[in-house]
Amino acid sequence: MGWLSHEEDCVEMTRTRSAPTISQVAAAAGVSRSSVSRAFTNPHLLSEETVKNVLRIADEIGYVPNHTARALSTGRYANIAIIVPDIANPFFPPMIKAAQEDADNSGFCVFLGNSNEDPAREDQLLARFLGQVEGFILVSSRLGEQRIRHYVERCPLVLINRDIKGLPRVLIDSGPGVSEAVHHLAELGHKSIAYLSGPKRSWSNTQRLAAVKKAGRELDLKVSVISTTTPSYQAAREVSARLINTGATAVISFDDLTAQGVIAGLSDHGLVVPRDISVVGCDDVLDAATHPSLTSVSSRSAESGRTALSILLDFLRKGNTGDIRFSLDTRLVSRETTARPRLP
Amino acid sequence: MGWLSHEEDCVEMTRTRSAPTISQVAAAAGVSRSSVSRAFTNPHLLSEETVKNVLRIADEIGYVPNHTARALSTGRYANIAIIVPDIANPFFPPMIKAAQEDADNSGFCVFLGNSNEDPAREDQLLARFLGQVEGFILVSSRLGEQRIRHYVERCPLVLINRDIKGLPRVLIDSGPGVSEAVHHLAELGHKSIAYLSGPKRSWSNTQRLAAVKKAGRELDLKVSVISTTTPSYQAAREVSARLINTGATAVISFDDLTAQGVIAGLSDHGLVVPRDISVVGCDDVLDAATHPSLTSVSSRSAESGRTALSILLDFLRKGNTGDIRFSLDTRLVSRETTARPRLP
DNA sequence: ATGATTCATGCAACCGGTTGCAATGTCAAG
DNA sequence: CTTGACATTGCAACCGGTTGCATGAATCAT
Repeated sequence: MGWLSHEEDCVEMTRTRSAPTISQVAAAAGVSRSSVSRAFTNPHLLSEETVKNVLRIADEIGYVPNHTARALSTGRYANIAIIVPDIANPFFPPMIKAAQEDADNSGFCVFLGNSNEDPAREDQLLARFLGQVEGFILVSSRLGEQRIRHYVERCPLVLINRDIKGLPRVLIDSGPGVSEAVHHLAELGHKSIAYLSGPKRSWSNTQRLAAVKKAGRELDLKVSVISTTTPSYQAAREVSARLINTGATAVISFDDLTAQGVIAGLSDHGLVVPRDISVVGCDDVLDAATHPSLTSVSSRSAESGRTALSILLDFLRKGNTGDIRFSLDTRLVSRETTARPRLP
Repeated sequence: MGWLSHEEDCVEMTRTRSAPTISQVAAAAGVSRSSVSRAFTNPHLLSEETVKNVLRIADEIGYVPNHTARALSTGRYANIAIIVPDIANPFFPPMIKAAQEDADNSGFCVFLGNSNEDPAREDQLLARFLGQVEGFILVSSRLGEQRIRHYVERCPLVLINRDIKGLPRVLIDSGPGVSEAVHHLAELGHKSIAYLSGPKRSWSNTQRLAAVKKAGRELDLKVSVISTTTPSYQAAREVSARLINTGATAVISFDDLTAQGVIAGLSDHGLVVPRDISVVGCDDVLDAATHPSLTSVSSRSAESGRTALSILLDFLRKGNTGDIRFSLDTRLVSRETTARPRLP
C-alpha cells in the first residue's frame, strides 16, 4: 500500500485543454454564432445544408455545447438535486437509483446531497444547489418547515416521507404493512408484543408506532414501546434486556438494521429467534439475504423515488400543481423470523 | 394509495420567484456591481463599512450569488461527478458517502451518475457532466480505455478499481485480506477449505481466487473451488450440497451476499455456522449487522472514495501530478462465523 | 413588374456574475 | 508643496451560450 511513481510512460494528467467554444465553430464554419447555436437547439430554423455543415465541423473540432453557459442564458439548468439523510442507509440507494435513472432518461443530471441527519448541513446543501438546479427532491427531511417553505418559494421541491400540507409529497405509508404484521403475529398466537422505536421526530417512526398501537388495540394485544438513543444496530442490541423484561413474545422493530440488532441482543441473552421470540423488521432492505431471513414490512423505496421524480418533472413541464399527496402503501413480507410463540 | 387533493389550504407550489441578482443589490446599496461581487469574494479589497453595508442589504433582499453565473465567468464550477456502475450495490454507497462528505467540506457539490454497468450510458453521463464539473471520479469503469483517455484530455479524472497506466487510480487489493483469512482459518485448525467463486471475468474474483490458492499452498491446505452461475444469494444457497461434498470445514465466499447464501444453504442441510462449518465473506458490506455477524474481508470502500477525492482536489489545487497508483490493501475482520473445526 | 410572404441568417443584447485596469482620494515622506 | 504608495471604488470587457428583431434574398400571388 502506498504511493508509487512510474517514470515510464508518464502520460499523466496534464492541465486540461480548454474546450472549443461556439465562436470557434462559427469561425471554422464561416457562419455566425447564432447559427451554430441554432444548429444544435433549433435545426429547423436553418437550411439543412447549413445544419449538416455546422455539425460536421463541430464534430471535427470536438465541440460540445457548454451546459453551464446554456443554463445561464436560458434558466433551464437541466439539473435536479436529491438530498437524503444518509446514503449508506440501505433504504435510500434503491430510491436514488430509480430517481436518477428516470432523470437521466429525461436528460437531467442529478446532484446528490447527504445531510448526515443534520438540519444545518441540509440547509447548506439546499443553498449551494439552489443556483444550479431546477428542482429538489428532499428525502426524510430533518429541516424545519419554515426553511422548507423558504426554499419552495425559490425552487420547485418534492418531499419524500415528510408530510407538509400544500407541498407535493410522496409518502410511504407503513400503516397497512405494519398493521398486517401485527395481525400476522396475532394469528400466530402472540398476546404481548413490543415496538422498538426509531427517531422521535421521524415521520416514519410516528406512522409505525401509531399503526402498531392501533392494530394492537383492535386485536386486544398488549403493546410495549422501547426507545433507543439512535436507531443503530448497536443501540438496538443493547436494549434487549429491557425488551425481554416486557414479557413480549414478538417485536416489531423500527427498521431492518435495528431488527438485526435485536436478534443479536436476544442471542446475547441466550434467546433464539424465532423459537423464543419473533422479530419483524421494517423497510425490507435485506431481501432474504440474512439467515434466518427477516420477516419485514416492504417499503417500496424505489417506487417512491420514481414517483417523486415524475411529480417534479411534470411540474417543470406543465407548471401544474395542486396539493399533491401521493401515498404508497406497504405490505408484510413474511419470512423466517416469525413463528408461533413458545407455550408458557 | 393514490392521488388526493385537498382544496383546503392550497399553498401549493407556485411559479418560482426569480432570485435577486447582483444588480439589484448594487442598486439598493448604492454601489457598483463589482463592489457587491467583491463583498462576497474578496472583502479585503473593500472598506469594512462597504462590506458590512452590502452584506446587510444582500441579506435583507435575500440575495445569494448565482453558482452558475459564477462558474461561467471563473471557470471554477465547484462541482465534481462520481459515476458508479450500480448505486444499489452495497459496496458503493459508503464510497460515495465518504467522497461526497469530503467534497462537501471543500465546498464542492457532487453529481451522481449510475451507469447501470452499461458503457454507452457511462459515456453519455461523462459527456453530459463535462461542461459543468471540474473533475470526475470513475468507479469500476466499464468504459473502453480510449474513451477514458479522451475525457481525461478535457477534464481531470480519477479511477477507482480500474488500472490504467498513466492515469491516477485507486485500487482496492483484496490479496492481503484474503490471504489473512486463509491464515486465520489455518490457525483455527482447518485443513480443508473451499472458495466459492464469483464472476469468472471479474478482476476482483481473479484476485481473490489467486490469493486463496497461493495462501492455501503455502499453508499446505486442501483448497476446493466451487462455481456458481451468478454470484447471487440464491445461487450460493443452492450449491451447498456440492460444498459439503468437498469435505471442507471452512468456506471463503466471493462476497458477503453469497456468503449469506452459503449460510442459508448449509442450514437447509442441518448444518450450523460456525459450529459445523466456518464462513468468510468479502467486501464487508454488512458491518456486524447480521446474526451471527459475518467474518469478512474488509474492502475499505469508504477510504477508496476519500482517497480518490483527495487526489482529485489536490490536482485541482496544485496542478500537475505524476503517475499515481494508490493501492489500498485489505484486512480480515474476524467476527462470529469462523471458529475451530469440529473434531472429526 | 410589384408588393406580400416566407426562409435563412446575422446583429446585438442579455443571462449574472468576475476581474484587469484606471480613476480618485488619502496620507506620509521628502 | 510635491510625489509616490496605497486603499477604495467604478468602468467595461468577458465567460459561452440564447434569442428577439432586423435584414436580404427568394418565392408567390396578383
